[in-house]
Amino acid sequence: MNSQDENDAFEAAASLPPASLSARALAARPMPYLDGLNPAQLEAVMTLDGPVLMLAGAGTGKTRALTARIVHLMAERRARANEILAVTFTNKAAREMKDRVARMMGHAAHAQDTGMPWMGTFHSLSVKILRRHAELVGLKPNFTILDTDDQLRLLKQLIAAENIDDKRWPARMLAGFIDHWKNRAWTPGKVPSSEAGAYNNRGTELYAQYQERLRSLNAVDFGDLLLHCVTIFRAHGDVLAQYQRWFRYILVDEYQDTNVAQYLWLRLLAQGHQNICCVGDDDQSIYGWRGAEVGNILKFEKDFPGARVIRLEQNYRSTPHILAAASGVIAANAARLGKTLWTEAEEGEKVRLIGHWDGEEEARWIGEEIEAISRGTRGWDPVGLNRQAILVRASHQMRAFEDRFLTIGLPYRVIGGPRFYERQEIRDAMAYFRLAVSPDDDLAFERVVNTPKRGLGDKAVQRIQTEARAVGMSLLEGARSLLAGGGLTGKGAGQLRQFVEGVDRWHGAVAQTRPAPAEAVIEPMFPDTPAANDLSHVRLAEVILEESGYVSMWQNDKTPEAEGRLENLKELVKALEQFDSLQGFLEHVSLVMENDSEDAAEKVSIMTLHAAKGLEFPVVFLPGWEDGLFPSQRSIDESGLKGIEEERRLAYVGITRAEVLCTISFASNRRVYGQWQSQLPSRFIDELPVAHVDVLTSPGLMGGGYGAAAPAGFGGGFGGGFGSGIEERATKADVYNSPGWRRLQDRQAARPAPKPRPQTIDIAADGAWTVGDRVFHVKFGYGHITGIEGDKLDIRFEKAGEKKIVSRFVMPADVPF
DNA sequence: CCTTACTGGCTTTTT
DNA sequence: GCCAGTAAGG
Repeated sequence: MNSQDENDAFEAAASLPPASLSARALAARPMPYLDGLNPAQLEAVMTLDGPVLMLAGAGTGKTRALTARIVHLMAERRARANEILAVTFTNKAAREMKDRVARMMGHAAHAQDTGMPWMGTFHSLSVKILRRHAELVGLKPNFTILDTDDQLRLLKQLIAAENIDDKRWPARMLAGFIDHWKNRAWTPGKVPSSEAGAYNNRGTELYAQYQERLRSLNAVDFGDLLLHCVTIFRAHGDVLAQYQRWFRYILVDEYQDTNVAQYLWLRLLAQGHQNICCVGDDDQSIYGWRGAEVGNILKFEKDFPGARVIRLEQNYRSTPHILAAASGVIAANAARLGKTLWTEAEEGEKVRLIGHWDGEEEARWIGEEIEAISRGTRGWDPVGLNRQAILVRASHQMRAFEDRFLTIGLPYRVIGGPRFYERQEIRDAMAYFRLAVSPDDDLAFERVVNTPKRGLGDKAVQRIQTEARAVGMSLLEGARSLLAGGGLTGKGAGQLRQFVEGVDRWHGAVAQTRPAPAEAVIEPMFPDTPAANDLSHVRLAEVILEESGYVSMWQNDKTPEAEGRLENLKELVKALEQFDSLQGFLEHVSLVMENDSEDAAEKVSIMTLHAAKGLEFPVVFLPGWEDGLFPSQRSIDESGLKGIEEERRLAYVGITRAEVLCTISFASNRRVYGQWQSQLPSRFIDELPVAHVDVLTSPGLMGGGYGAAAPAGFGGGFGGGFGSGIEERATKADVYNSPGWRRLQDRQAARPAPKPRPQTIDIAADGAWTVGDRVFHVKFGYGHITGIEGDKLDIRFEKAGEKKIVSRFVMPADVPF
């Protein structure tokens, strides 16, 4: 795409004298991207040389400053586009940055390959680097990137070969250790002896074996992408020097999330010129569990002497009450760089706090709140569903909301849920594609030789493996050799022959659609160019899926999910259109395991707190603030005080996602592993500053009862409790904080096996049912009885269809419960 | 070799 | 309560 005008603008800007901070200089030059920046942001944008640490609190416009800085670097002619490296953690962040830079530069988004800085995730950039120098770590440039699934299968094989009982020493555990070591940039030889006890003393040894195996498979896992780059940079000064010359200015987003390997990666690259600008917020460091080191940001000034530290503290997102609540919580953390967020926003509502009887009631209450808020019946302006979110600590909490929202027909979307590319059918299909692209991909071979069933069980696969090892070749070749030698007979043999021939055919077809994969991958930074002329890799994909029998496998499947799987396969093939080859697609998918189908419909978002980082919503619900759940018990057990501090930062992230209304809630009882458990309110609740919190009367715990609050549209019960008198709020807050309230909780905790508030009425048990009655079921919603059989009812639900339900699970619809 | 029934282990969080 | 992985039966 052409952008001559914009280039002219840059030429014009560049011919002017060098930058200075003086107002006159600013006024004299066309730098619209600086408009509206506050002094701190401006400083962060204009301080181009030397190390800069931008401490950017939540909602302080750091992305704005970051992108302006990139554009400024170019406008000032400090660097050409390809001399700037901007690193993010997530693909989403990278995309957003690209878009915003492009927009600021005046280009259309996704404009062209040239003229844009290097922007990407640590992982995607590492792949590009690694492909160029693969041989330096014993790989070929077309190495494959394994996902966790492949990784686990590989480890299981190693474990089995060592006769280790994987019941007692699960592969996941070993994977955890290896991941941990790679995050610290420890190659097998460099793992310190303090780790020797890992995985029953066998950890390091198996790590070495695993790496060897990866090399022989010409494969890497996620951790390797960083690790290999660091290894290369360290061992080959000439290569490093080349990249140091190339990337003259480096910018890093979310610096607080970097692990040791990433830190080294950056430090090595920035070593010469020291032109590195790291943006981060120590208070939002929430990835310690996957190796992130808050320490990296805390010691930045030590690592880069003379660093300029710039604090962005003006918050443009939230109301003062919300900020104060968040600040109050985070203040309890010890190791902080310290920031004071402030805002010019109007006061708004206090943070609301409410306790519930159990998790289901919590979900019910939140559902009703969301509906009320979206309709504007709450006394505030209506806030659409797209602008409301529920942020949970752990994904299993989502179910309660999904169940409830399904029942009441409230549209929702789960963000970061089960991912498209992690679905079984997608991975199977991808394995076929992988095999077509590189027939020697043993892991792919293993995955699909017997999918669909080809009469090749464990025994047959084992024989193929032995044969492959004997001839020293891939499984495919092993299979070929086995067939040729008549080592396999019967039904399986014929089908295996077909399979092998299929792979050969598909591989031939791939070669025809596109030659020379390895070298071609390196240069284009933004390979997402539209499909090219060739004999359509899209069609080839369809052919593969059909000829392999994979499609018919699902077509013949009678289970209810089969249809959806076929749909997903169609979607997969459609996604291929965006790429110009199968291998390009595979590369993309291995790095971008995401699934954000853009859909415009109004829906409430449900996601984890982790997934919510970087997002904002006018209305935010934070359920499940209970000790053990949040802060999570596991986090406490594994990391003690450090763990709690990280959880607290998570709380901080949660609260600061809210723009105008933030509601925290907890339940006294919750089902854990199907068992009812008493819960205590989270310790973080005690840290909320009372002056900024409204304690709502809980429908289940304090008077009123659920019936008073529920279907009648918030007429009674706690409905009038908020938005009204100030003195009442103070009292309630006091009540909550009083020892008595705690004792109430304690008493509930002491109660044996608490049950959910009864949701059925006893007449149900008496057989007082008549065909045609309208009934309500917690999960399936409303319906009519179409038949009665003892204590089982046939019910036609309005939303969920026909079901047979034991009568005590439903209640008469028209009786207020 | 494939299907079914059962058991046990477990759930943070993800590039 | 759910899934994966295993044991037994077809």
